[in-house]
Amino acid sequence: MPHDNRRPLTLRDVSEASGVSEMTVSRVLRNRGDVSDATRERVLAAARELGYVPNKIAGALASNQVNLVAVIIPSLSNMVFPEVMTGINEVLEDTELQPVVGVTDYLPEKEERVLYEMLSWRPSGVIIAGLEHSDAAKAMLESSGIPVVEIMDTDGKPIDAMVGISHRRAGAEMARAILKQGYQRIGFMGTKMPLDHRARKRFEGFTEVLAKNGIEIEDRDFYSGGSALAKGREMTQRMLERSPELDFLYYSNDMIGAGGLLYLLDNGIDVPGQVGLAAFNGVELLQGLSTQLATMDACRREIGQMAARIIAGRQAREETEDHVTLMPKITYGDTLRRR
Amino acid sequence: MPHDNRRPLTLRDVSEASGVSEMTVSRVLRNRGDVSDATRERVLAAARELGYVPNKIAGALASNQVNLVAVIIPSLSNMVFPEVMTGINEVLEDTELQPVVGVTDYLPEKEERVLYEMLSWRPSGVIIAGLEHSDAAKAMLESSGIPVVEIMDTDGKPIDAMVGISHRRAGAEMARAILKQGYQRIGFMGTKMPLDHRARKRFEGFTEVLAKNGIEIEDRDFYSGGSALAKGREMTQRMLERSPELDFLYYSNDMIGAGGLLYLLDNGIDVPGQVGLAAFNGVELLQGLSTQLATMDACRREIGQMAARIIAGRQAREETEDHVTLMPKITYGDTLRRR
DNA sequence: CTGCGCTACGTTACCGCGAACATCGGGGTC
DNA sequence: GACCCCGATGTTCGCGGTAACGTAGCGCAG
Repeated sequence: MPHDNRRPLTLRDVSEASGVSEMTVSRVLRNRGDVSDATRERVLAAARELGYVPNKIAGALASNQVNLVAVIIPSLSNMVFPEVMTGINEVLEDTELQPVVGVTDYLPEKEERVLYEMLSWRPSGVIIAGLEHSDAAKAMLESSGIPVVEIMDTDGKPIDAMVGISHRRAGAEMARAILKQGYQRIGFMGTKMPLDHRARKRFEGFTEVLAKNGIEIEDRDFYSGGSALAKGREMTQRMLERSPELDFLYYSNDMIGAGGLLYLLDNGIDVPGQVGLAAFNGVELLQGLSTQLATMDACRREIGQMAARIIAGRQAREETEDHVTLMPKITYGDTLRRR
Repeated sequence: MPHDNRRPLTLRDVSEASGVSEMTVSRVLRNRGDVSDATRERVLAAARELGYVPNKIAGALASNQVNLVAVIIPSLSNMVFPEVMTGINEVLEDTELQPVVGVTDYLPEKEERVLYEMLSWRPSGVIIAGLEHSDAAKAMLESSGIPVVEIMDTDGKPIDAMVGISHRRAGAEMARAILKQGYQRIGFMGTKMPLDHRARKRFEGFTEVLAKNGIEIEDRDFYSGGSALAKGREMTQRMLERSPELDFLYYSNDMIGAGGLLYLLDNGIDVPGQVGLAAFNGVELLQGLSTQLATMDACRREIGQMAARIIAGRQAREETEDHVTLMPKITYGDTLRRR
């Protein structure tokens, strides 16, 4: 019977109930060391009977081992990080490790707080989005002695390991593809970027290539907050009213891009004849639209998987490649006219 | 200088560096008890200098207090739970408590595993989606002695506290609204439901009201996996080809509903004249569509907030209302014709 | 000067578990 | 039969903190 005294259950209770030492109970519950089948059964029965749940806090302290992996990401609300999480989960599923998520809202000071909090639980590894962190955060990570994988972005120097894509290159490639199709008068829409370094780098890569070809972005607009789809609509409408000469719109993410696309379709504007569109991310969600937006896959799930694999590998003292740059491919869809 | 010996830092290192006892360091770092400003400064300086991060494992063991709240949800990938998380975060932000997320993929056995894992860290509270759990899971929760808030659904008896809406009622209300508008030949599309109890309850509430009015669902279809938007498209197309007499389609969630809506619009079908549509959830994302889908808000953020408030309240030994049923409202949008 | 109370700090005893080592008993080897 | 070995189990100790309590030093009233 799940006893109900105020005193919490411990190994000792199970050991007394089953007539063996605490150590043996510990061994049974962790499947470690030699225990005869007979006693194993007795112990398991007693534990089940009592409703005993081991205390990992004590266990972690004694063994100096914590099966937690801290995952620190900016947001859960924009589809991209949940997909990274999925990748991480898939890999950690097969190990003893468990992910623990912390959210920073793109705020460096919050990242610092969350990181401090996480590190104080002495996790077996840290997976953290981005290469840009406050000095204090970097110092913590460096001196923690814990494996650290920085994900999403590889335009920079990691503290330890990194897995991601080059956003600069992603922006550049998209620019090349657009130019190759003959578009020349280009507008840009995206989030307010001071804190979204990856969006910024894409933008930089994008404009650099344009510049090399003697082209400048003719109009731009930035948003923050709200439903991205709706913002994409509004911004696109405003931009085209303001700059009707544009023949291409580049969006910093798929959701606002989709908003723009829907606006254009609703208003009978010829896509990609009159105006071409491209965005970034490759969110699966949009596959339900009748017109497929040109975009570029961010390899989110693979990134999660590889990062988790690196942590798991370190755990097992295996050598793993620890600077991985994935190569995203452009999906032309229906909004980036081919020659 | 952040020392780099292999030996990890402890309170002792900080105490030696600052010339006070470990206890005083502990007090400083936790802002507890009397410490003079002078020594506080010295200690903080030393801690910063060394890059010391407290070990919560040891702290938790000694104090029998863990500032973690376990949040157990079925999925991160469908917008609804991230929004619940947002609500939880907003409230816990102002407390010492920290959410830790576990994902069950709608699998009871995985829920059990995740719960066991979580409870073994002795969190200060558990927020868990749904009222349906395995017997073992219920037993664990009951005997844990930890505050438990079951969220999303209130059609049933909670273990401890609960916050949510009545999905049965939500389905029923939508059925009434649809009938009131004169629709009569109704099709239903949703996920395969054996494990999504809330979708099931909505469906039950829905069909019950129809039955009372002598109406039966004329066609139905279920999907699993894949992009919901795309599935909504495909299923809608198939269903209308199969059952062209239908004048209303009820979807178990907004994403497939939106897929259906887009299909109808693309094919020039008059919405809501020829076919009306309604779904469930009120996902903000869809506000960018040119035609607004009729839906019903699931009060996700409030649910998160209230659940977190209950846990925080228990922590502070306050009395809080602990059986809360929120009342979702129908948004008619443009797809549910008014009289 | 004594004694009281207060503040600022130190001491001690755990918290629940696991690593490392000790022990015990029985079967095989020669 | 002496010896060894090995699988199964127990003992000891300490992980890094914190609660609870103890105490030194000071100011101040009488």
